[in-house]
Amino acid sequence: MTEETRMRRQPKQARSQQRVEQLLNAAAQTFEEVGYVAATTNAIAARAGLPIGSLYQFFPNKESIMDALVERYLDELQQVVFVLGENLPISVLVGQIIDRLERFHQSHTGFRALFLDADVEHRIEDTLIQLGTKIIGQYFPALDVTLCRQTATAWLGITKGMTELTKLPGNVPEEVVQSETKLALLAYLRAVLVRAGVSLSDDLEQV
Amino acid sequence: MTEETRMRRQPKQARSQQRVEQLLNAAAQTFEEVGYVAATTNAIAARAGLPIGSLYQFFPNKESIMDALVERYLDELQQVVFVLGENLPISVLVGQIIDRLERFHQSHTGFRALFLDADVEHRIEDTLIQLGTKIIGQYFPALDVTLCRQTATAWLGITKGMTELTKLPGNVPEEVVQSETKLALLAYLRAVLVRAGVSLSDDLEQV
Amino acid sequence: MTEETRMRRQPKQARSQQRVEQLLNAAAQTFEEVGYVAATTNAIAARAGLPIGSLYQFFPNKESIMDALVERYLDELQQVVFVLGENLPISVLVGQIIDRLERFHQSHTGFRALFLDADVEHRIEDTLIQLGTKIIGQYFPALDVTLCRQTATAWLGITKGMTELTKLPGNVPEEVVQSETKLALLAYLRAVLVRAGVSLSDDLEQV
Amino acid sequence: MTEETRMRRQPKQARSQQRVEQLLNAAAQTFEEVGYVAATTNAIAARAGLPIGSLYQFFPNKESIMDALVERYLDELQQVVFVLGENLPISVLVGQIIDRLERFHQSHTGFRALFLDADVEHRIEDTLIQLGTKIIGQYFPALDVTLCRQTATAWLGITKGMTELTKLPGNVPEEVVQSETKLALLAYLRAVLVRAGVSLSDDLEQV
DNA sequence: AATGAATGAGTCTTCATTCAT
DNA sequence: CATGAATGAAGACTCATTCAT
Repeated sequence: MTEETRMRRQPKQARSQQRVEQLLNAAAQTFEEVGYVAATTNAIAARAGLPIGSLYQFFPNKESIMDALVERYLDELQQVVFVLGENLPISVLVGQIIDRLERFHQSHTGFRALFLDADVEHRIEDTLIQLGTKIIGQYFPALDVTLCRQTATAWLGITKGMTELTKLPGNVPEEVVQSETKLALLAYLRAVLVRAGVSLSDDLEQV
Repeated sequence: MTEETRMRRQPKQARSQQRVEQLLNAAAQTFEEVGYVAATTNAIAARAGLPIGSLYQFFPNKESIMDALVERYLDELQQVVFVLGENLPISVLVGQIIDRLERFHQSHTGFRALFLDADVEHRIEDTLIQLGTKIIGQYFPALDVTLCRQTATAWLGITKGMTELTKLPGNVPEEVVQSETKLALLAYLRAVLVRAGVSLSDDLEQV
Repeated sequence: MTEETRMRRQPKQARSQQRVEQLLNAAAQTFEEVGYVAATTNAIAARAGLPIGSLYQFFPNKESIMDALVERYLDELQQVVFVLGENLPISVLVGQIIDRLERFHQSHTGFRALFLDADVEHRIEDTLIQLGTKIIGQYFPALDVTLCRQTATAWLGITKGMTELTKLPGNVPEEVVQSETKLALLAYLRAVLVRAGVSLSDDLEQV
Repeated sequence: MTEETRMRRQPKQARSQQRVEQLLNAAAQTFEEVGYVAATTNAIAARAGLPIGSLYQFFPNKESIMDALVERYLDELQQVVFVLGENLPISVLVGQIIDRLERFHQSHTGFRALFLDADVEHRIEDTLIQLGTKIIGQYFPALDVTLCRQTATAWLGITKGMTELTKLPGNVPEEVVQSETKLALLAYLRAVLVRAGVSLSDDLEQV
């Protein structure tokens, strides 16, 4: 399965790489529009302007397309979202991450779909929980790891839930979702600290 | 004759209703187990112990089954979740609603699946947003309607996001999800009030 | 697999039974013409004049079609080939069986294909080996069971090998194959008996 | 110039021959493992360590690979199996041929697959029938050619049928198959001679 | 109204063969 | 000649929906 689910050929030539790119983009758009389950490999290939055979030249099956997409997203997330400023107040840091995440959504069609579709892919979630755990642990060493992790998990839940609001018909504007996500995350963190009897940093005091 | 007709039809209608009930239950279980997309109408009919033809007697297509299910859930939600105690502190009220929602999940197989699958149905969400808007408006008349609605929408997002955590592999225990949901909702509300310059009620002060 | 490989529905209604019959006949012809592996379910359905969906209404997969066919052949073999006359000289008995087998081939299109395609189906072979073992054991109680079974197995090999000659381009006439098969079977049996030091019956003496 | 051309081409031809050899070996192994139908040209090329394009440089299509393989087998059969000792008793000769055939199977992967798969190739069979016809004709000049040929054909049938027994699940040991094949061939020959009223050689008398 | 057999477009995937480089 | 990426017809199988009975 590990072998089978990976890509079939590492595209070395320029044209191949471009084709894989086309396919992944087409897949991203398709997943975004109809979700992973309803997306058909034929539709993806067609959208990429490639014959179905070409798709299977690079990907052994439907699942591997999603895996490759996730892989790519995860790589870029590392570079874009995870590079944290030093000595920032936690409120600023959280704000930064949410902003970057939002920009990531906008520049990476299909990421949202995979991020939100929990049935299908947990690697993104795992990665984000790890990031959150690390941050909370660093800022509040008084909290034990389990609690950090729990809080980070809740953060993920909140973030996903808020992000999903975008899909609502009378949809909430992007910026509002963004600002409210930040607020919710910080407010929740504050409450966790209060409950744990940990003293608040100045910026959290004001939330 | 009118009497007779009614008499004769009555049992039929009764049977019809029972069949619809069986179908909806079967659908709920099936959706819960495999999700809406993977659920087949044949499987639903079989589970209901009815011929597939009967299913299409009552429902024009697969989607309409889900619609009817949502309808039913919505009705029952009204009776179970929306009957609010009077003069309760907001923190207690929110706690009550989350508890009831959780019990509703447990007693209504398939509700969670529909509640979480946003692609598929927004009526549940709309209803819950309305409920939240009403509550927030009542407790904090100083907030204008738009803000109430926005806050309620965020509440929905948070609640869904937290509920979804249940699906994670190293899954968080039910009770933790529940208590953290309450905490997150109240903490967020508190922050919204602070930002709006509205004075906090005593119970929110302590969150 | 036991469940999955069997037929999907036991056809009770006349039309259904007829359809299954059509399908099995079409399958038999197709197997005969191109062999089991190269036979496609679409071709079978088309030949039966039925949509592919109907085929899968009765058979869960390609393999199950062959199984059903084998089942049917085995049933009829029992009735046609296995009803042995009593107190016949062994040479007459063997002759009878080969004659009947040949008639069976002619009246049951597709049987030959399944009988010969060893990769695919061993139940027919097993059954015939059992028959042979029983016969040899009855006629020559001096031979131990293992040897009876070995001899019967060789009989099967000889019979199949001879039957396969039919497929040769400059093909040997049916009757010649038949008579030579009988001769080969009896000659081999005779040799086995001689080797085992068992005295020959009169008819074998003359082979 | 002629010299130069030859010099320059020579290595190429050598390489070509080597490649064809690799391909045929790979094909033989593949046919042995999965059979002709399931063997894919890509798999054969891969196993030969050659690009698929090269395969089609030498062979116009899949079938032609098998043809070439048969050709090669036939050549080697001539050298290995067909070199008959002189003045050997027929029983010894037949024994020798069967032994050699068996060794040929073992040393030539893939031969058995092609030999047994009658749908696919009749040239091997033709050749063996010719050999048998010749032998029988030499040893028993009293038999007319048609009968010799018929007998040889039956020999082929018997041999193939016995060889196929190897595939049976509760499979008969190689040596037993071999010895029983010899016995069956001689016993059948004996019976044919008896039927034709030809006097038996001493060794056949004892079969 | 009730049934459930019938339909066939659509799904994922494979593989012989070609052809641009 | 050599390469191996590209092609797309074809295969097994599914399932929402219809319709004859």
